[in-house]
Amino acid sequence: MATMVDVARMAGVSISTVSHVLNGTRNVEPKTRGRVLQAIERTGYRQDTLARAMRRSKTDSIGLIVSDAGEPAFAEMAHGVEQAAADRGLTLLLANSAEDADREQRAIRTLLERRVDGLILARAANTDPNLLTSLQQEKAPVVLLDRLYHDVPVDQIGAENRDSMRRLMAHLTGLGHRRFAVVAGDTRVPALTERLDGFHDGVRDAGLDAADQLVLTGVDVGAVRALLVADLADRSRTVVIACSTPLAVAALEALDGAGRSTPDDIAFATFDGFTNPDLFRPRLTTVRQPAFDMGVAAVGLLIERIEAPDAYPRTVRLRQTLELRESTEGFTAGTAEA
Amino acid sequence: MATMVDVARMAGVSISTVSHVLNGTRNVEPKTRGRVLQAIERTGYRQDTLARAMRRSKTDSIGLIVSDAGEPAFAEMAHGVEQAAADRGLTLLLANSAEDADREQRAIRTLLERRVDGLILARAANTDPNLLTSLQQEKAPVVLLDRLYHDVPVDQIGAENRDSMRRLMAHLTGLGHRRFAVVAGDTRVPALTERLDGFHDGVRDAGLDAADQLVLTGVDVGAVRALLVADLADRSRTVVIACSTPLAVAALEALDGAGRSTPDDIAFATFDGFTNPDLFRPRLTTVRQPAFDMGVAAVGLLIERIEAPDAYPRTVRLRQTLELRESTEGFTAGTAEA
DNA sequence: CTGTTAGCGCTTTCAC
DNA sequence: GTGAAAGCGCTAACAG
Repeated sequence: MATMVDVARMAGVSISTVSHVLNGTRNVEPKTRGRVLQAIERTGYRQDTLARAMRRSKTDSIGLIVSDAGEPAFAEMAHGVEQAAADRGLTLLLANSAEDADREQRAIRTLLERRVDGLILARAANTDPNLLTSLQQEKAPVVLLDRLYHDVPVDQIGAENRDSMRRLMAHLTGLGHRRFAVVAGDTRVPALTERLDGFHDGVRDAGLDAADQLVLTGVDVGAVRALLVADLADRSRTVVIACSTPLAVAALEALDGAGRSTPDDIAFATFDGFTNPDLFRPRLTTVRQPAFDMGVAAVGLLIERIEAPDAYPRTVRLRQTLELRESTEGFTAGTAEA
Repeated sequence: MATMVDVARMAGVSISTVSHVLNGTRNVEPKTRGRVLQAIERTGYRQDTLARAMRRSKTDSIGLIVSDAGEPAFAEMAHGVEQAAADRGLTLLLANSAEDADREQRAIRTLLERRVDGLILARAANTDPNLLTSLQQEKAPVVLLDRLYHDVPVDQIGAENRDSMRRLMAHLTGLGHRRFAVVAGDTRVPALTERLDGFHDGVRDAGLDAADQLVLTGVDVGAVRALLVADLADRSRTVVIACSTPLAVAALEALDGAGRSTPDDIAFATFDGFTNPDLFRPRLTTVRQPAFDMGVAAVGLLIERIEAPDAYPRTVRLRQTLELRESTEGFTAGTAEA
């Protein structure tokens, strides 16, 4: 590989001139400039990013750590981050934590060692909150994506989970549903507890009897599924809400296991949902995050943080959309519709 | 950030000793070693990977470029690559080409500039074959994943596409199907043409009339879908085979558009398929790649290539599995079963 | 068993 | 408008 020395020699200039034409960092006489450019061309010179980064202590790259890149919502966020990073000339280093705090910890280390200029983190459910503090002590620019922390002064970008669930509830109670099952899963994930809060809002809004509602929380998806199967034996439950894609999978399996079918004899709604929502049978009513835009926004926040390390941290929330489909339209409890 | 100099000073040794205890690259007296370790601890020293990589001209990282990380098969391959890389202490830099040759080109450049030790490439459909030659001239270790090239001397890892389709055909013709529609899509993707070859094998094997078969190729998925809708108006077609996940999406939409339903009045099978295959209704018969293992194998090939740059290139193919589900079991043509 | 030292390829003063 | 030279933090001869 040709280095700047080769180029400089061929162009008959000093390496500092080469550096300056390369970076446009000071005026160079057009003629000299031309010679340099030509020499670059002829030698096939390519900048050594490593040496450059070392000197500048800046890599023009950012890191993204996702708890599960397979989940559609995260995949889309990653897409948004990717796009926004590319648009700004940043390289993206991607890592998967597989919902595991240790792997996440390692990934963060690795990325920091690679000297990323900043980090976007969709943390695992069981991440130690102290992690954040230690990152901040190292002055590593970080923004949290989707998996937020309450009461931690850090830039965060999430969705309006509570409000979205409340809107969903308004829709469903409007349809006459009065006995809900909510699969809320791991309550260490703020998005899930927020959605659960929204559920309780909805119950109150509609004046439902709290005792009639089944709320399933817990880390163990299998256990949650079993409990739901048991509950569904009683036909009086008219609707199930799943608070995330993996929980939707468990809930749908439970419906199957209990011999109940959507939308024929029970309604169903989920957050985040599946790709190809119109191919999925039955078509599922879904509360969808603006995942792509969240990714884009995360990059924006991160860059501002990098540029102003001491600015006050912000939490940004984006509105979700309610996609109504046959899983709640087909079966309506208590009302007789056409 | 503390550097080796700080550590050396605190431990009262030279920086070369520090370097050697860090890398275990020569014997150090236990006592000295202890002092160094302690100093590392106390200074909170962390190795500067950039400087290290620059000196060693080796980054212990590899790059993976996939055409679409959202597609389940690729997501799983990425997972395998990730895992295998982590197991060997390699950092993985991931990039998405979004099935676009230009983006792919840029991603390759970026990764090479980051000095990855090697590259795993699931190339875009329209990638210029010359790309490979130019990579090889730069002596960049590369292995092709899934999207292979015929007649290019490079390490490759794929699936036994032709054979798998042939097996699928044997199954379907055994069920009595004689008029097939095959959605083969972009014939620049070797996996797709191989699957198509297998289809022709199957037609011959069963002594079917070639004129009865509908083969849909083409880059434009919308056009393919339209043609399929038109064809399906004629009820004599008893089975549709899609050669990839995106083509399956198109084909299922076409079934819908033509008012045909699986498995009631037409059978359906696909390659690669969807996540949660048992939730997807109807459950689809699927030829599944050992995607995870392909990813793992790719890392293996790459490492061998890095270690022996001049070894003879190999093409490895893994066997696929036939997952029979109701989309071909429910509806059988020409035979009367139970 | 340990230390000294010469760079890796680049950016950036400082000097002309 | 251009060049010389000092490092960035590290590894790896080379020399005891």
